[in-house]
Amino acid sequence: MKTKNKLYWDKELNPEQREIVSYTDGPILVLAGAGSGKTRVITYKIAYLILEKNILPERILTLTFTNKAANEMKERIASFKNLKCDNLWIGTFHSMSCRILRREAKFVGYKNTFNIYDENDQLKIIKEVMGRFGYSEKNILPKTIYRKIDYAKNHLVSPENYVVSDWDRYDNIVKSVYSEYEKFMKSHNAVDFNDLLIKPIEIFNTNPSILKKYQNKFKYILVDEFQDTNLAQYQLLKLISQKHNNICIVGDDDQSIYGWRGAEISNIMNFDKEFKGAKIFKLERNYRSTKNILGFAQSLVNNNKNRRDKNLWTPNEEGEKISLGSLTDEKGESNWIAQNIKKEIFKKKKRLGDFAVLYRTNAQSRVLEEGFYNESIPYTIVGGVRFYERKEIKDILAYLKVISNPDDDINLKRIINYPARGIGKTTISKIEEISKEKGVNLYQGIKLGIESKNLPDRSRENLKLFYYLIEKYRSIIRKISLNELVRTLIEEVGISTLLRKEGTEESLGRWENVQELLSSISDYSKQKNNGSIDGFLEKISLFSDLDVWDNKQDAVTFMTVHNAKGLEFSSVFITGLEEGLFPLYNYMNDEKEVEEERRLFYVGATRAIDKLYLSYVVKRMRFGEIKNTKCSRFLDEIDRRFIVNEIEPIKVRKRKLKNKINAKDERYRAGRSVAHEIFGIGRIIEIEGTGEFVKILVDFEAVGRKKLLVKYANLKFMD
DNA sequence: AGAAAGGTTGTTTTT
DNA sequence: CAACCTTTCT
Repeated sequence: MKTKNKLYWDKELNPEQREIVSYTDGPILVLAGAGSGKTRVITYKIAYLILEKNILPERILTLTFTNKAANEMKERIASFKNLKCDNLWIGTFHSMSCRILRREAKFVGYKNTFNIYDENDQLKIIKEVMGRFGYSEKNILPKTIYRKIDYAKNHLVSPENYVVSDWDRYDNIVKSVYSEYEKFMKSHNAVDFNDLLIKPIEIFNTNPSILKKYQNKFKYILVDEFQDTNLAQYQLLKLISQKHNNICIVGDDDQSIYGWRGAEISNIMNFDKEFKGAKIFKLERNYRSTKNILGFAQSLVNNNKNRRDKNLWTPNEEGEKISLGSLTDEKGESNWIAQNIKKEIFKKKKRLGDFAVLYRTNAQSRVLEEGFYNESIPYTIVGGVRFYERKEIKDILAYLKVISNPDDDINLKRIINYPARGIGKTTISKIEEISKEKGVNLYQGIKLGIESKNLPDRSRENLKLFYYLIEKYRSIIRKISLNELVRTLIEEVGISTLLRKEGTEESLGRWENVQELLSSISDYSKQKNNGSIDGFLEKISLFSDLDVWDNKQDAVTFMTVHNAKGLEFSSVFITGLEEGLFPLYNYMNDEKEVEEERRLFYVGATRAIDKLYLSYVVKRMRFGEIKNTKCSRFLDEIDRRFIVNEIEPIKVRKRKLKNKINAKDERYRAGRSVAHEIFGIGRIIEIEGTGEFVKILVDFEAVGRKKLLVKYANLKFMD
């Protein structure tokens, strides 16, 4: 007998899933294969805990890999009847630890207004510290040091514990720079991504009462994508879950693809040893892909040695075989993809949003973009240059960061003379001198500089203006809305005039980005009922491109295979399957690393619902040089039964010939009605170009004006 | 002080 | 090939 409050799940979950949902107490490991409905299990489990076990939402902690996954989960839970989820903690590891750190910052000597530094900021500090030590950037790259520090922090190695190995001549430098880097961060009230995880661990280890508070609070802990947790995340989990020991982790060792970021596949491999008495469940039924796709993916990942045994199956139909395209170069590859997309849209009535084009490195997206642009196929790119990392955006954010946390020298230097206000290099280095002498931060150094006799009147006047500008905003920070503050700010400091007066296409684009920033601030204010600067800054620091990606958009999605984790598409293209690219050459020689590349390929392949395409090229431009390539070893490993080798480079050329028209082709005239596979019906406006470069401008009823290359447009005449 | 030009360098994947 | 840094020119 079910009451209104109870969970109706018979139709929604299979017996295995139901068993997992209702098994609530003690440690649980769910080994969930690709497409086996693990997110569904987690959401139902949360609902079950609240509705059936009467657990208060605020006592449940759920950790996901991306904000996007967290938001989707929240939405799904909100759709359950009678379920209040306002107080649920659902978020990424980083956002959760950041939340904890904001509250408890003082226990590690931080103020709760700390700023979060990204890789660029970190590099600036490393360069500065290197300069202090007199290390030249010529001999050792700041980026190399950055990577080593990052690696150390990922593995919870402090500067004191950093081991200088005798085979690495840079380790000495790394150790000393690392140590200074940490001091710098602390004295400027800044943290990096790793600190978000490390600092709470430090707090918990040194303040048992604080740890107890969180241990008591979170009676149930659920973790998604557990295979990609690193040492710090694992440590945090162990600390928080210790008391109640109700921890449910869900993951798939075959999808562990973040080893380079410190993820430890051993966390999932050894979970049942660390958490004694852990109950292990397996979800092996795949709901997503066709038999062909799943079989193909299995035949690939079976080549890995370090993995848990599993037996994925699907009741879905055989489906089409996997298409393998062998193309002459990346232009051909892009073209092959475009043609296949058009074909499928036409024949199978798919939408543009059903397609994803995946690649190993972001750099590959450029040629694909060009190709799709020429073909007039709408696309969106996820990743690459992140929105909040664009220069114009970071400039404005730097103002906000300084206003909120004036200890932040890095961001202060970024804006002190932007837009130009007559504070040049000489003045800045004078200020730095003063600051160092008095042992204060730059901001206070400026204040001292205003009074200093060693500076020319002109500079002192400019410094004064700048100082009081920031002071003014610091004093009104709580009096006016965030929205208003930012708008006045960019007017007052002259960023808006600066960007608009240039008038180039580039500056116009930048101005548009600023507008986008402003509207994202408006959104945030609305959502948070007038949120704070800190809140906004935190949100965007932890935001990824994927989080803003709109999967309902009518456009083909381009992204890295890493970004595709957890998503699904009707048709998926995996491109650039060449030795050195996929697997990437840094990872070609070590068998463990090749296994991770193979898992990455597996992740990409299992995103596809009913059609998978693979492609490689014979020649590829790299480093500005055209090089011959060798096709990926992975293509030799897989079971050929699943593959159809349908495309040869010649065939693409044939298509071109078939569609080629002459400039004289009189069928194309302004005014005629035409139909396009993707854009629908439209009217020809004008014709330009000759030979195979004939372009026509068509005004489509549904999507407006588009310029198309006749050669590829495949237009049908309607009159 | 700031822009323009020239040289050099390097490509992984991201919260 | 581009992004980035340094130098040089105005």
